[in-house]
Amino acid sequence: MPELPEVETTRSGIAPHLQGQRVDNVIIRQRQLRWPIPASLKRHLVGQSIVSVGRRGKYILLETLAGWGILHLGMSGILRVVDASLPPAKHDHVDIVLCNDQCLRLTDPRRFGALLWTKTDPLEHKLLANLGPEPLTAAFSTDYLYQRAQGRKQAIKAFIMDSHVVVGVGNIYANEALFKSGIHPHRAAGKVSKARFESLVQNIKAILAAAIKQGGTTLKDFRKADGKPGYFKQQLQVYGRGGEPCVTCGNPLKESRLGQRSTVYCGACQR
DNA sequence: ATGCGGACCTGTTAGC
DNA sequence: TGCTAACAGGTCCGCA
Repeated sequence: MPELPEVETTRSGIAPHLQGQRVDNVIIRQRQLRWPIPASLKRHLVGQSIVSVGRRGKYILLETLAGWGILHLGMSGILRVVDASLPPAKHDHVDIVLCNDQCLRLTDPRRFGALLWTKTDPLEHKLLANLGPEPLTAAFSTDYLYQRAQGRKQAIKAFIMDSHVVVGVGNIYANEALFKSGIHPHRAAGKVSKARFESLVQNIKAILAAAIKQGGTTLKDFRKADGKPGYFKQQLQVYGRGGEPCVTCGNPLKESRLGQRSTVYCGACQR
C-alpha cells in the first residue's frame, strides 16, 4: 500500500487525534507481523500520553515520555482512528485505545508491517540509523545522489528504491520519476549523467510533493486516516499502464521485471 | 562493499 | 464454474 506520500498522509491524518491523548489500553490480536510485536509494548505504552506523531522514511513514530512506538505499514498496512467500540474486522491486529474511547487501529492483511518499541532515540534504532535522506529536504540533492551512484552497476530504478540511498521512493513513484526524467530503468546507476540526475532529483521531489498534496495514491485498498481514498492515481503516467500508449510519443509502454518488481517504461522516451 | 534472489503473508485477478 | 499461478504499494537477510 504505502509509499512515502501515503505514509505522510496517514501520519498527518492521525496526528491530531493522538496528540496529547493518554493511552488507556493496548489490544493485540495478532502479534506475528514482520517481527513479533514485543510483549513489553503494552506495559510501556499504557498510561503514557502521545507527545507527537512523527515520521522518518516510511516509519511512523509515536513519541511518549517513556519511549517511542515505531510503526511500519509494510505493503498492506492501514492505520485509522476509530471508535474503540467498533468491532474489529479480520485483519485488525492492534488497537491502541485512548482515554477518550477512540483507538488507533492497525489493519494489515499481509502482515509485512511492524510495531516495535524503543526506549531511546528512534533515529538510532537499527532499522532507522542507516536510512538515506528525506527526499523533500535539501540533503537529497543532485550532488548527493550523483556521488553515491558513482561506480554502481545496479539498475537506476533499484538504486533509487533503496531506502539506504533515499527514503520513500517506492515502486510507483520510481517508475513515474524515471519516465519524467527520460531515464531507462535498467540503466546502471553509475552510467547516468549528472545532468540527468539533476532532472531525476527534481522530478522525485515534485512527484512526491504533488502526491502528498493530493492525499496519496489509492490503487486498491489505501485509505487516508479518514477512510477516504487518495486522488493521485489519475496522474500516473506509466505505472499500471504497460502496453498502453506513451503519453509523450504514443508508442506502447514496455513492461519488465526488475528485482521482482513490475517496471513500466517507454523504450523510445527513456534511454 | 555490492548485487541479487528469497523470504515474510494474504487476497485478488488472470488464465486455463 | 473452479482450480492454479502470478502478482500486489516493502525491505531485511543471507549468500556469492
